[in-house]
Amino acid sequence: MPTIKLPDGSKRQYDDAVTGETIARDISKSLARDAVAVRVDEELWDLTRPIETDATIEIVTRDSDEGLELLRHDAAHVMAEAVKELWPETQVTIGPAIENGFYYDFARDEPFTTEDLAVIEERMREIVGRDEEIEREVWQRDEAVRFFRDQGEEYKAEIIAAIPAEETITLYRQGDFIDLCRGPHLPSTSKLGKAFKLTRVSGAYWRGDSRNPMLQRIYGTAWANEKQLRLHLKQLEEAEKRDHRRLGRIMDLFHFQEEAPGAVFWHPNGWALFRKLIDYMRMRQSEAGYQEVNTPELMIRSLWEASGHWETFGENMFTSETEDGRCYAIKPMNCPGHVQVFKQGIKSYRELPLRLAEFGKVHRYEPSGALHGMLRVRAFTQDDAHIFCTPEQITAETIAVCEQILGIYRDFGFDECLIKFADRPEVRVGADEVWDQAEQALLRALEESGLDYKHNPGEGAFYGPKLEFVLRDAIGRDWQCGTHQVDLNLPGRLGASYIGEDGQKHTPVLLHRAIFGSLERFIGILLEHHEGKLPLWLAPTQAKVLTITSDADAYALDVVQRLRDAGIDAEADLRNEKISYKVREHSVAKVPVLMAVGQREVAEETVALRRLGVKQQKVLGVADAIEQLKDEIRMRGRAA
RNA sequence: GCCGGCAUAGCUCAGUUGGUAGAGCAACUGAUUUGUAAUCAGUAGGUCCCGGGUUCGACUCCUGGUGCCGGCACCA
Repeated sequence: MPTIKLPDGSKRQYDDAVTGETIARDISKSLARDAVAVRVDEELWDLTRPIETDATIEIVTRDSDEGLELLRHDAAHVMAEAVKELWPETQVTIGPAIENGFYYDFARDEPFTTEDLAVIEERMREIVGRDEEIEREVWQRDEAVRFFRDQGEEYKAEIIAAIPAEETITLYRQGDFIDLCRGPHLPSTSKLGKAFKLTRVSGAYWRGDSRNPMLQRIYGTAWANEKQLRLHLKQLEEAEKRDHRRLGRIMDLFHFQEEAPGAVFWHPNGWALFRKLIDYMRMRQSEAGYQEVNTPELMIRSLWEASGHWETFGENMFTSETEDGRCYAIKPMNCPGHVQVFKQGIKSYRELPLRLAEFGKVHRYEPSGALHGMLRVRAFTQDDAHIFCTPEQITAETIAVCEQILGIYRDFGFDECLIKFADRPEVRVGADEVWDQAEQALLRALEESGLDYKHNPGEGAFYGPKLEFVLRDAIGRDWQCGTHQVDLNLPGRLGASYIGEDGQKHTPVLLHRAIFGSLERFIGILLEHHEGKLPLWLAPTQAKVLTITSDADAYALDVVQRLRDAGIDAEADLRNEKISYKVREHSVAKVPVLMAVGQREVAEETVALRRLGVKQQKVLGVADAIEQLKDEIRMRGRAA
């Protein structure tokens, strides 16, 4: 006689064991239709699984986050069933729900083609139409292992064999297809509905390890209803429009070419933007007590051996052998260089913290498959800085860095930033006790800052734990940019020391930090975030003065000169074209301010000002227009 | 690096069963002096990614490479 308690506090009595399905139906028809699972005392159950004792339950519907995840997981199973029907020799492995969809990894000699995707999708729709019941079964481990091995499903057998002994092994059966699964699942295949689509096929290593065989992964997207699916596909199209590679071409910012894979050729416009970022960061660093330095691009290999970079990343470093048989490496990092600067002369504790910054261009031989526009390159510029300090100063310096990073991101229009605390990786230098100290110091500082953070285990640098600053862009994508690392290893390895209050030599703490991370990457993210419509203060060309007739040429040039005198990057467009043509062209190129001048403006000493994306124009006196723009640039788009 | 796909004019893309390539936009020239997202006409523009092979003949077929794209792995 279970008593079922519902989320609204009401209770229902049942004479016998009852299923979520029955309860949903008792509540309402529409709930029964949208139900995909039931939460029983905090655990998700199949709708068809009998509830035998008193319980607090909640019906999970298809449009909830959890319901959607179940739906996507079901989609993965239905896809696996379809693939097994079409190509029975294929082995199935795993198929989870992911953000926006699902995937399934298959082992099969012959690769799936894009044409196969349509065939598989067709079969999936057929399976949904068959309305096969999805049934949960509890199996014995050995039996399950034998069952899958007998069918040639070696991967499945391996997974089951690895499940801890105390865990229940459940299989789910739908039609002739049976798969290992923790569940829960929808009651039948028809509940999946029609709102899914297979999107792409790719390779993926078995168990995510590059030493293992490569499987074939098929990705799909699945939604609660077709409207959501359409919306998602639309969003993908929109995302494509803000691709920084496309914007870079349209805005004439940069290009890539085959002779320099992973390296940017900056055009005048792009380099103007690049310089604006550097100018800005110079100012911010200077006000925060950093001193800028510059260190060699090429240093002898032994230095990189001493730092430990050679052992960990030697294969990813560009090197050059000279005639005298010496081997130099192009710097992949600036830290050893900064340590050399620090080591000049005897340092006193009074000089700490010493903050050295460098816009250092580094080169890393990244794997070819990792390259991705400006977001992953082989040659890039870091806004790198190293703070040499005492152990006592770690907290204050860390808090200052965190606050500065968040403030700077806000200036660029990124209001959301997630902080991750990444601790010791498997491959590392230094004793565990040193790592204990470094991790504790960093964590203490983080706690004291009062900022929210997430733990990212095992993702620290090889020489120390780090904070990762992950910003969220306008369409919800996350990008790791900034970093702040506590390093108790490199200063000692590279022989850095200072004289403490006690007159003794001590090894300084080294804090590594970068805010943009890579200028190239940050600019790529910035372009995508703003869809190319950069805030006025960052735009390479801030204003264009467009003539309506050639009578206004002299006046236009005068206005441009006045703008430039006021520190605004302006250019004239005197071409013999219609004003609508000029407006279109410069709007496409994302110039933020257009000033049209014709006979009226010449006579009245005004400009007809139009902002990017705004149809209305404002006629303003030249001096007023310049003041307004200057204010906006000074405020970087923020309210006073 | 691994799996798969792609590579034709500056850009976006067509190109039949193998017979040395075409459109739109951009560029250039001329006309047009124009009031807020494309004025009209004309001209020019190609190592069909690179190398090798098959063939009387290769953009097309085979083969080796390079780069890019989507993932996986990697990311100091």
